[in-house]
Amino acid sequence: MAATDKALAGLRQMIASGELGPGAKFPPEPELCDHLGVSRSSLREAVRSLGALGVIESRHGSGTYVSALDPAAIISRFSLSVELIPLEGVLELLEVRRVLEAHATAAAAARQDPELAERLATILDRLESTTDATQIQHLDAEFHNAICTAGGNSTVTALTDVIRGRGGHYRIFEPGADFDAIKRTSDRGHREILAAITTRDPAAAATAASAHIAQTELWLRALRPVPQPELP
Amino acid sequence: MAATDKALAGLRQMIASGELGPGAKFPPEPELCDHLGVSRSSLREAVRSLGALGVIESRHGSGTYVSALDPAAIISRFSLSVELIPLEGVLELLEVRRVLEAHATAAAAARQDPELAERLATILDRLESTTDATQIQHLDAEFHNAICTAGGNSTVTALTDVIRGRGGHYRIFEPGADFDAIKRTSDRGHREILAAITTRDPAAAATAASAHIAQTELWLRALRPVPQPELP
DNA sequence: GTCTCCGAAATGGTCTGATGACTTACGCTT
DNA sequence: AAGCGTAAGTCATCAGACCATTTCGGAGAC
Repeated sequence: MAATDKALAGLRQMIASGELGPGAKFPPEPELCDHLGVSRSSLREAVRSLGALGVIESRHGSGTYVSALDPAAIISRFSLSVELIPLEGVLELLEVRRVLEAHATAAAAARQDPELAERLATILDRLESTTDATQIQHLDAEFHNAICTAGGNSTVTALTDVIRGRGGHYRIFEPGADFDAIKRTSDRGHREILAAITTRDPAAAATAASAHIAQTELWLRALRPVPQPELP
Repeated sequence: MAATDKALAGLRQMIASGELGPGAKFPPEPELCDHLGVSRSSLREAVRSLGALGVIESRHGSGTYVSALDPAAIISRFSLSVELIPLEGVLELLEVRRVLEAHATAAAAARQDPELAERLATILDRLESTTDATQIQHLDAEFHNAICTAGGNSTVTALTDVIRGRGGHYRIFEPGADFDAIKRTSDRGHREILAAITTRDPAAAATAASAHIAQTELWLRALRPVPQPELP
């Protein structure tokens, strides 16, 4: 087995076996090199690999530690790779977001939390009164994130955040011919979601969220039209 | 900015800017070092980071390449980290799997594919006739994977595969007191899913899949009971 | 006695140079 | 024209040195 792979397997084994739990500190690098039988370069490359995946963290001058191994934190590391995925792939990811966010929105609606509806209304007020693309993107993220957080599953929130962050790069809301129509449709969608949450109607909430994101998918598809199949 | 971070940002920028598309080859390491202004060690650590995330691939003796940037391939890289997540986190992940797989199962049921039902039936016949834990796990994965694949979204398939792989480590199906009851319940759940697909009933398929995975969640919770809150 | 500050030790971060291993492609032989 | 061997290109690994940051204990001031 290659040196770096050997180091990688060894480090993972130390965690998987329970020898080192979340937050635990690894031995110093020279000691690990000796233990794993690889050079420091190879060990460090293995450490970087697991670091990129959110499994371990190196702190300069302090040591190397096992991360909290929290699913949400690990998923948020995805953004480094997801942000590089081409449009075709983003459309598949948006289907994931649509399904998950419909679920989370329904869960949020099922909760008895009057404060949530208030906060969401405040966000929408600000969102509807701006035409700045960056501001729109930021407030839209805040709105959906607040709902997912209320849904109660931080993993779902992390996943939808990552996917939304990727979609945001396409900047649907650039001033252009369709800007007004798109903005109006988007605002209406948000209000429908809020209404379902306010009336505590999970089914309506799921439908509204699903439709809202499906609309986003349509806009993104329009940015790069797929070749139409030839009809016989 | 730290050297490795500088290299990481530079490499990502080369892809994000479109300078290098999927499958493209990077310049040789010495050239990249010069271009990015870092030493070879730092560059290689950055390359390893992006390699762990499935964004680039180094081939010994050949060169370093941008990966296909396929969402499914990138997500499957996460098994390296997901497999280390503790049980509490796995339960949150299983909720994601439940929602996504219910969706995919409904989509599979909506398709007109008689061959699918046949293949699934064959898998279940084999699954029901074995009591070997490894065999059960393998056939169960094959069954669910076939359904998700038929669902048509490879990203959903990749995600559910990763999560299922993690849950499989807990080996619910070890021979024990409850083995027979658990096995019977599981087999029945699979048959209900297959029936919904055979009769092309998406709603029933989603319900059956959701219930089947919810059952798995209950079994996993039983493995490590959560502390009950004290009642006043 | 307590607090502050400084410095030494511990530890990860970076660079350099050399060598090994694998892949690829070219040119030679048959 | 096909097969083969060699050489060039490229990544993989190792070793050693030095830098940057954190941490902690001890010396000194109050």
